[in-house]
Amino acid sequence: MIEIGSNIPYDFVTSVLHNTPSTSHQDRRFSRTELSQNMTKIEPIQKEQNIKEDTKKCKNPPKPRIKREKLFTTPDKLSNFLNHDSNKLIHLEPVPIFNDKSEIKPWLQKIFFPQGIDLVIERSDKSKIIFKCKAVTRPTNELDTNNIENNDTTTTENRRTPIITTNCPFRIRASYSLKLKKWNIVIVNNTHSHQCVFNPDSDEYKKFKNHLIAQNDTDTIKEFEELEYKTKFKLPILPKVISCDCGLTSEVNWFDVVIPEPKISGTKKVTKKTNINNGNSVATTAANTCNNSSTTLNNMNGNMKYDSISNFLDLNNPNINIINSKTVTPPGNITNLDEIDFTNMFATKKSVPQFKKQTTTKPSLKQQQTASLDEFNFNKIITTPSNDNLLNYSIDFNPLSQDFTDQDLNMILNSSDNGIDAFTENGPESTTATTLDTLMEPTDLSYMDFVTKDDLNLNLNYGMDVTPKDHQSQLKTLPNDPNNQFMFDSLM
Amino acid sequence: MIEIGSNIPYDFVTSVLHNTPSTSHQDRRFSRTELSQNMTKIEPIQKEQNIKEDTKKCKNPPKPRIKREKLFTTPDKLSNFLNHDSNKLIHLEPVPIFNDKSEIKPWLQKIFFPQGIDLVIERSDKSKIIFKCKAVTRPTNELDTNNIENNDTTTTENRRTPIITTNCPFRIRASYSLKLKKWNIVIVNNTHSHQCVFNPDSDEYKKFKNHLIAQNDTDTIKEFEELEYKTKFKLPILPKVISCDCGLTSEVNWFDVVIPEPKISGTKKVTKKTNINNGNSVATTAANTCNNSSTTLNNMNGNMKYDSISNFLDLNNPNINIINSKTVTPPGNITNLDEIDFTNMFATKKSVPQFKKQTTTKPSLKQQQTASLDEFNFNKIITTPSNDNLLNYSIDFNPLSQDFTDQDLNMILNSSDNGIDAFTENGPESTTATTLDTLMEPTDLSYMDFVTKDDLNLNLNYGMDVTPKDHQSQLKTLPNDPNNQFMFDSLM
DNA sequence: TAATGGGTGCACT
DNA sequence: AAGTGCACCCATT
Ligand SMILES: [Zn+2]
Ligand SMILES: [Zn+2]
Repeated sequence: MIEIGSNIPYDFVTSVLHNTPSTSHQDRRFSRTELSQNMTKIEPIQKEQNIKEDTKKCKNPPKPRIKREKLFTTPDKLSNFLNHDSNKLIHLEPVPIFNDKSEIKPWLQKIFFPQGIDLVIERSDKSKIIFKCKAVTRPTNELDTNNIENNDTTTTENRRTPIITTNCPFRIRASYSLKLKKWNIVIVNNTHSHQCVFNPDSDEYKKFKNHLIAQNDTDTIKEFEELEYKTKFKLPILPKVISCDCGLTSEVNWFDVVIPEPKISGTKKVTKKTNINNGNSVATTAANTCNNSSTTLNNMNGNMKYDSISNFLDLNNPNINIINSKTVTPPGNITNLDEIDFTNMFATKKSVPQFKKQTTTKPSLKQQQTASLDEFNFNKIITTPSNDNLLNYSIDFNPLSQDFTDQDLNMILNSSDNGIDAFTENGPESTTATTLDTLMEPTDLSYMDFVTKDDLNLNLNYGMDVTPKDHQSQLKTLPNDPNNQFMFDSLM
Repeated sequence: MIEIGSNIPYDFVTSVLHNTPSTSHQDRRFSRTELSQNMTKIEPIQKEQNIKEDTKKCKNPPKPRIKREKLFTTPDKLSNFLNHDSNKLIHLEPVPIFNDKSEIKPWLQKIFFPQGIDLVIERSDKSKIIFKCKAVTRPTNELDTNNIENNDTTTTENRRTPIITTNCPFRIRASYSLKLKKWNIVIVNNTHSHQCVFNPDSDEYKKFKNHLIAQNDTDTIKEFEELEYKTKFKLPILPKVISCDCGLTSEVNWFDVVIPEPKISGTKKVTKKTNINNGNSVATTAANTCNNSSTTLNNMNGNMKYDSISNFLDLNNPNINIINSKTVTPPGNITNLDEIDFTNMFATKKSVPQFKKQTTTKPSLKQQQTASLDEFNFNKIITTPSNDNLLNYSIDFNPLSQDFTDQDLNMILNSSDNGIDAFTENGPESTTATTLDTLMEPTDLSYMDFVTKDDLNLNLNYGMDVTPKDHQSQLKTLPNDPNNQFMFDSLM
């Protein structure tokens, strides 16, 4: 196993953008043919988001004039749309075989507790679980001073205890695909309306620890004990490296890394060159552009302030794959994120080079079927949502022009379908269990100035793909395709 | 068993206002002394409602200027207050011994399904169940016409299916009193934001029927089969007479009948003479007055329209006890409710005469303990909430002056504590299982014009009390006490 | 304390 | 980001 020594500051987002369903981690007990399992289907992100938008239901009867759809078309309301509806579909891959629905939540908790994200189930189903951040109720003791008029009876009872309910838009959707016989896990909206602080005292975490004890998962227990210790004494939290050791992954291909600029201000001009849209839309509007999962625009008006920065993004680590890294000024030892120049760090799938991460012997089909979560070792996948408190701010995107066309993104998509090939060292018979070695500095919020951090919007997306071996020969990289890049033109 | 042949039109309210906790139906397994069981405690309704108002919590942080309490003091907001917060605490008595919490819902469903009220549990606890009306989600297919601008992609998907959620204020609270070892069942807010239509196709009703089948409750099954049949063919629904045959009720005293005027318009002046308030309030404001559970003011601006009226209020039936019936023009065969004059039909507890309903042999204590719900026969208690769609209308109560004082109602309350005696034929040794024989025309809405019915606000409250036999000697009636009446002075 | 109120996790539908 | 029925909670008094 490859240990990654580099560090990434807290607020980066390492996202696994994954459009290609992989059967490598699937429970194949019910699959009929190996052929169907290996069918790789590219589902455009744009289409998926359109569905989400169109199936959104109003809880109350629609207000006659305040139509959500209007926000999509008027540029002056784009900022609101981005704040509230800038969805990113971040597919998590690889995912272990879950023999039971109840195994998913602990698996996600292993990943998200160190990120300071306390997950609860919002809704679940036989084939679906929607996770969200645990609601935080904060009772306040505010005296109702406006009620003194002639209700002497209730002066002592005028104290109200309003409860502040955190209504965070962050969601993780785990859905079981009957077709693919696998659980797909997708981060739906990688934004939070609150700070993400690891709280060892939360009930969910206690239940999680009890689960670990019940599962005899001593490794994970030790990891979290270390996390608790460091949190308690405000020690710098070493990056947790979560990987997939289930041995069932035939291969993992990184194909999408989106690194937003940390210093893009509201006056920066962002020129989007590509757009993922599967042809339904004739005229691509700015609003439509915002629906793209891989084109989340992040506004970074704030200045990030660290009291102490000791974690760094190591671009030299081969396990961290940053698209167009040649255009990135290697930050080396980053002591102030304001100094990082992320210009032109956007990239899309087909420019993602692939690295062989890890090679294991592919188990037999029977072994795959019986492989359970117990054999799965979490220490490579870390997904750190950022955009903390994004919803608390009105980001003005008016000066940004977004000119991506559907054709552009379709081209990218089509090329990524069979255009990624390089860097895979595996022959057709040797299967690889390639994991995403994403290094992330877990939340150590005690070192950070939240007020300013809230304005920061670092978004570091590492793309990863799991491609069945049958399709390996079709893959190639087009790292320098000009249509392949997002361009950031500063207006300042 | 006395069958009641009279009929009461649909929209009347028969409420069992019951302030005196009775131990007659309690599970006495854990009671220590018989003395404590017979302790009758009068709890003022006003006090209870004040508590409810003061402990109301805001789900969101309080809006700085829009304070709920302000509505209590400004007369121009009184109508809103009445629409949303005119609570009535209607205690249901007698109540059988519930050996399990799960027995309560079917018991209530037997009562409320024929009223067209589909109950579900809003929240439950070891010692509490809050029932509410089942939310009705009505999907509508409205085309979003404001979104055609440049989103040709989604024109076909712009159809929104908003869901109209019935947010009915009606609540029933069942709470287990550890002290009394009994379940108390209270209708908290006897108003509905919707029509109450018996729906034999509802899921809750299907579950209820399955429960009846599982319980081998053939009598109730037959009753509801008849109800279904009559509903299906729009036949006039004969009144369901629900009684308590558990044999555990020592006695039932009717003590409160409130018959609102069906034709009181918004310009009618309602002069309230009494007020229930236990002395906390120094100055009784109009807002405070509205908190009285027994002083629900009903505004009847609409004209009730029946296509066919075949059910009648039979005031000659001895089982229907209407306070101050002498002031009521006996409607006889009512063919148009507009012709009923309900003026001065309000009454309070101490003017309620008592009738012996039914006499059974009091079982031994051991028998009481083992008496279960299976031995309980429901066919006498019917509680029909009305005020349908009250919340949909803004009722202007500004022209109404409400001058009831706390002293007035306290006098009523105190007198009712030991002032009801007459009409009980049972000696101290002969215990009676007296049930409320309330006759109610179940909802047959196909005969009614809903649009106009919504404006109607019939409120027919039958008061009932369960008094332990030890207290019988203290009871007497004061039917002609002038302080005992609500006065309605028409301004028209 | 017991009584009473409400928040919210989450699976059923 | 299904809505909601329901129960496990907690808060206040
Ligand atoms: Zn969150
Ligand atoms: Zn209702």
